[in-house]
Amino acid sequence: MDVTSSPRGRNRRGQGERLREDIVAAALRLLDELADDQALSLRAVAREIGIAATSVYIHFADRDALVLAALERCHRDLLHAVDEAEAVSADPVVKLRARTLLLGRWAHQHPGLYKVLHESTLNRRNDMSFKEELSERTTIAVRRCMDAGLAPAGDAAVVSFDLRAAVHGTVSMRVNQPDHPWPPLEEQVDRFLIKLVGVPPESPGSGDQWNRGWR
Amino acid sequence: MDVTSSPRGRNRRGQGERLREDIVAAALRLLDELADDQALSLRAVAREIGIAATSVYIHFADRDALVLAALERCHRDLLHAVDEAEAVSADPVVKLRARTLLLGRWAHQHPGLYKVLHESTLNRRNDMSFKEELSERTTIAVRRCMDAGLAPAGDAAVVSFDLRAAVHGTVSMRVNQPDHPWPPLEEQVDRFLIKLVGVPPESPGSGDQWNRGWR
DNA sequence: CTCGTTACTGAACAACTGTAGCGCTACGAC
DNA sequence: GTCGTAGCGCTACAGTTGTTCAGTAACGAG
Repeated sequence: MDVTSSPRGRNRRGQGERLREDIVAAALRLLDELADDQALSLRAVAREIGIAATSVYIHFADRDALVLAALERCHRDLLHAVDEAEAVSADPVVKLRARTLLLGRWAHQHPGLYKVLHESTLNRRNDMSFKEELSERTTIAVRRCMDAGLAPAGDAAVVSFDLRAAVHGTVSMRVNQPDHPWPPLEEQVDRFLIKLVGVPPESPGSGDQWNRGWR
Repeated sequence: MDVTSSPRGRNRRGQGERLREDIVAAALRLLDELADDQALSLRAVAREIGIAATSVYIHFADRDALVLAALERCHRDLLHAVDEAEAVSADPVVKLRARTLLLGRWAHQHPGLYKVLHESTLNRRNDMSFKEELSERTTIAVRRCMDAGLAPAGDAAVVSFDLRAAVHGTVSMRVNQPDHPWPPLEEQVDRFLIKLVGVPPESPGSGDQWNRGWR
């Protein structure tokens, strides 16, 4: 329940942006718990870091702006983590598998954030097109497999779209019903890679070193 | 915006259950608009049908009980609609395709309800195992295809699970970002049926008479 | 007509929310 | 030292919420 190492004193001059970051971090924590953007209250965020509710307005126009900023940061961090996971190998298939699995693991560790990012009603009210970068990189990863002859040639955008839909579907189901006895994610992802992308069946990513935490 | 044919007078003796149905119907309308169970307020439901907010408590213990009852009814109606769609043909593949497409169409027409049913945080707080019947019937439909030799033999439960995940994923993406220029659902569903279930590529369900309304 | 029961209403409580305006305090330039 | 101002807190308003409790109007049996 402890918040931060700094005991939240008033910031030095020019360091006012530090509060902004603390607010975003607190919002992310709460959003992960609540798993619903509408349920996040400005006052709860302020309470988390021990500031007055009104101080949030110094950095964010309104609640939606705060949530949007938090999600944008969340997406950026996730993007970085996925890119890092891809670096474990030079094999395009292993890369694609690593990408996909890290996304699944991340969703498992941060179900609330996954829900807010992809399933919140904020998607309707606001433009969240920054998310498209994640999709585009998946398409690139799929195309790499095709170019290397490790997957049948085809429209990488369509295959990537199908793969993303399938993976999002299974992640969504797991995230929304955490108590359900789901089968292992890895096996299902491998089936999707084989059946939807067409990678050879005998290409597991060897070791499972995906368990490093996020951030 | 009009509500019902009866101008909401006090019910006759023994007809008190009519109000309960009206409440559920109003809750479903609002849930479809709001697309969030937490955003539904008892008072808004009461306002919709012109009753006092407290009258809801006569029929439902609390708000969650109302939402749960509404979703249960929603699921029952959906189940019925899907079963009806399956009856258009005797061909197991056509049946499976009809099932899947109707579900997609329904989600497209009732995005809010789809979200509340499958993605609301109520799934965490309450037992909604009544939804499993929909999954089981999909497995049955898949098994029918296998038994008829129209799909490669295999574990129908696993194939059905993969198909449901994929379809839920694509429907979820479309429902959560309605303004995105998505490709046709039919084509993607057909790809899933071919690649995940293994039905022959040349088996379209002929005509598109799926456009009948729901309820 | 009486009277129990059904079907509902109205007022009220306590809690919560986003947001506005004003005020304070300590830093840093001069 | 003085003083502008960045960085924040306090108080308050108006609104909405879930829920409780007491009350009332219509009905139907006797």
